[in-house]
Amino acid sequence: MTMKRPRGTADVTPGDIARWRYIEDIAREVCHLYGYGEIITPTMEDTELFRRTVGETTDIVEKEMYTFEDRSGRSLTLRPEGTAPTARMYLQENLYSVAQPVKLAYVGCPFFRYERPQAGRMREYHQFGVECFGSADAAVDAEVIALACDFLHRTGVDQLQLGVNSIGCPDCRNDYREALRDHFEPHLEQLCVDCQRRYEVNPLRLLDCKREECGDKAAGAPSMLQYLCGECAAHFAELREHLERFGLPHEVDQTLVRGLDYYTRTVFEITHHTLGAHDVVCGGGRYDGLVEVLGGDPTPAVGFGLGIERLLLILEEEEIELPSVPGLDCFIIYIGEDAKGAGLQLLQELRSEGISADTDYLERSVRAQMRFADRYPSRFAVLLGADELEAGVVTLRDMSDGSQQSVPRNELTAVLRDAVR
RNA sequence: GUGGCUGUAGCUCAGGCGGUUAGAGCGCCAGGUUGUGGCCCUGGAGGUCGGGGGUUCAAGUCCCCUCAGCCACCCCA
Repeated sequence: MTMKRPRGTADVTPGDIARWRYIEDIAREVCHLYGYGEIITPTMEDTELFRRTVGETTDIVEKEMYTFEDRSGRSLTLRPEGTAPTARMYLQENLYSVAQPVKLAYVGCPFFRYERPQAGRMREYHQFGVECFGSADAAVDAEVIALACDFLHRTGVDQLQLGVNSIGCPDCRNDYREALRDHFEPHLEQLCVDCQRRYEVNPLRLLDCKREECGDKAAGAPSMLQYLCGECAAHFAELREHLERFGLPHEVDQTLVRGLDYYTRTVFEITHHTLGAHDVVCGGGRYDGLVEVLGGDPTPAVGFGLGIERLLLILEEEEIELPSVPGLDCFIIYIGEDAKGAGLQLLQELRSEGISADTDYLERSVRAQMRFADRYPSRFAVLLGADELEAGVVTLRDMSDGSQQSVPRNELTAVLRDAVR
């Protein structure tokens, strides 16, 4: 084995694919139920799109993007997240001119981040995400969260934790940022090096440092919620009422601060204990300023991203039963070269009638063909040999109990169609 | 990007202080059944011991580098 897949990427084999389809099918179903329309955006975008929206000082932009120049010298980037591209599409496809709000969803799209891989953290990973543009109503925040929870429950996942917080609008956040700086300033020397950097770049991050020395300093820090302006506070209160109404238990987590610059007001995370260090399976929030940053009219919006690989890990950990891969309806076993032609013809007849069918291509013994049919697994086996050819019949074997019957050739499709229905 | 653990057959793993042809279970293939799967029995194929270099008479085993996976940071889905 000389060629290997790139670090942090994964192959999905036929044995794995049922799990993916299971998740994607439920995602599409839930999107339909909530009125979200599926979209596909390009895997790569103009690098500037992410620099401007995600934020110059974020880890994503500073060190995690797959950025390259194409042959004409344009700088392109393999998308590291889905919200900015969706906002870009909203503007470029004039979706602001259709009936608002506009609800969009993407299912199983690939994203790329150059990071050190771990279980649940890939360089190429996949997300199910939704974005709703055009409404500032806290009920939409609640709807988006409800959709995520609903989806996760339908996949069979339990014991999820929903954390919510508000980081306010730019105005109240600026006040709060200053208050935080005032609080930490006297202890600046004692903070870890990372926090000293955070102090300058993103003071909100000072709150969720896991180091003990920093945690102590954060203990008495002012809370964001105290600094929310009237509208932001009302929005957050409303969101919580709606969540109650929807029967969605949640915790207000004041250390919850999303990493990307475009978030405003509502931020939330859904976590699951089996995931370990990166226990976030779904994260999202409101981003009322994003569309404007991209040159559109001010447009309130809210959405989330949900990691497929992480959900897969949870499903596995929780040993949630997934629908098994459908087997084959019928396996055709031919005995002797003479029967092969008739067998192949029968094979195509069955397929054209919507009956899944396969046959042996390795000229194996009857015994081996039977075993192959068994392993497939195949519901029925059709045996075709000299005896059957002469009589114009086939021997139809039910693999579940071994019972056999002789069926006229021209009646086989009808018999099987009834049997597999 | 930092620190740590691991890496033997398709899979899960054995291989005392270096010593001849590297093993097991499962899986795969074939036979036991001149035309019949699952269970059982017998046999077979399959290994650059992750890769490269070094020490040594001798390296799966010791040392260095490298790659990959995992864990903890950082950060995030």
